[in-house]
Amino acid sequence: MQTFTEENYLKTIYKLSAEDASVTTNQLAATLQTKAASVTDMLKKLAEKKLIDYVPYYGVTLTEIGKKIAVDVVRKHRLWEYFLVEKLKFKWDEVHEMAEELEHISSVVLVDRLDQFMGYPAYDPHGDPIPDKHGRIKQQEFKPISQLNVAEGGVISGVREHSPAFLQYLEKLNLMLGNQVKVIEILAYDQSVVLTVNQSENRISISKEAAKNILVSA
Amino acid sequence: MQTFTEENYLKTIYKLSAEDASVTTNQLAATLQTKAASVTDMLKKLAEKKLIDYVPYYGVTLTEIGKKIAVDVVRKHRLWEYFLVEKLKFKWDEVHEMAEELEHISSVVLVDRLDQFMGYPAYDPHGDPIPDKHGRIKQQEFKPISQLNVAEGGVISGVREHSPAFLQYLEKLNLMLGNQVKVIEILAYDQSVVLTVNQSENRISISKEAAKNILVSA
DNA sequence: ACAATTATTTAGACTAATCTAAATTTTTAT
DNA sequence: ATAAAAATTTAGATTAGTCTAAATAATTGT
Repeated sequence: MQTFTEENYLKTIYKLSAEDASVTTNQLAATLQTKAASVTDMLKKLAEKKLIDYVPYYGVTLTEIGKKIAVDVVRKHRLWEYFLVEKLKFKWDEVHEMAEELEHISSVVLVDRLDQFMGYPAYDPHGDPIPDKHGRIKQQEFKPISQLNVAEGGVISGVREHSPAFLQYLEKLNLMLGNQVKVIEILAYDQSVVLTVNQSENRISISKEAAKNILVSA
Repeated sequence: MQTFTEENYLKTIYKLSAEDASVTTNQLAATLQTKAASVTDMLKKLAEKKLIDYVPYYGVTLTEIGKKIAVDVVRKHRLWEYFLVEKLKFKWDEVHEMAEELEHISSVVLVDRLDQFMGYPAYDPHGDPIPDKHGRIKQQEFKPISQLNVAEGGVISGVREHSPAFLQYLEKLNLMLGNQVKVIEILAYDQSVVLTVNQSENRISISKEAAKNILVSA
């Protein structure tokens, strides 16, 4: 059994591993809002428990056991988010903090029963895939709007940024999951993207940054 | 904001206060499965925070603020138990441990939304009243089977003991909430009670101890 | 009433997680 | 190649919650 804190470290290492194979102390400190010295201490402890492979000054990767625990926390987080939005009718920008607590509830049978109750959803309210009880994850083939060319489009299927501010911004522009977008123009000087939503007449313009953080499927 | 541990102390003081006005160090140590010395330390801390009134060597009572927090934890515990049984279809003897964790999820709006989702239930799966969002509790007028005379009866409405073993025992005897019982005989030598359930022919016999722990309403 | 027992508190220590400041290692730039 | 900068680790301290052992207070039994 791991503590709340250990689970948060494992989850964060897991998420950062998607970007770089090996995760560094400073990356973890920044993400976990703590100090590098604290991270070093925890990494030693997790390595001691064989949950990570840790090479001082180089970086850290998850062991199979560590990865299992991390995926499990992610599964719980996303299932609870789905519950909060679909059953309790919270908005997609309201659920992250609550799920950060709920993801540490330990009972395995509880989360499996919750999964069943909701009909085994495959994606959470932000389009992230929900691992099944064996840790298997449906591989997404989404790409950011920033990679579309003019006249190309797709269905909004996920986001890469989960801050309430960003999610509220998307809601205001009607850039919600399931909506169809089409690129009308990419402005040369700042790569900002002009697009339409659901065949509407309205053209909306989003920054290159925003375009990178909205994922579409073909 | 209180820690998990502080909340458990407050909740336990609250529950023990129902039996004795003032709660002692050893009572708390026994209930919380810890040592008297640890309890003393925590009581000093809670008194410092004005959540309890603590008189060394005498005992402890909750302040208004402390009581508010305790009732809130109890509310969350009972609502989550109701959720686990009514929505996720757990049995009444399976939910206590899970609710012990869920009761510490901090979001107030989450628990209120959960309450709404379930239609504002008044009692949890063990017949205990669920405080409303203002902390108001429906006063029960239940009495234990041990206080019934021969030929008297009532509807099973609650239990005073929540261990899985006791709950499973009740289930096996069909002594479930809502069922009608009637006292046929009280054996003189050990006060054990013979009764019928739902007008059935079957007579079942329960110990005086068990009879004390099953609550009926008229 | 007072000795013995029981309950409670105090003293001092431990673990987990964190911090600051200093030391060390690695990387980068010339 | 090596000095400066950046990243990381080590050392030592802090807080929350817990413990054991010792000291003190309250209660009980004769």
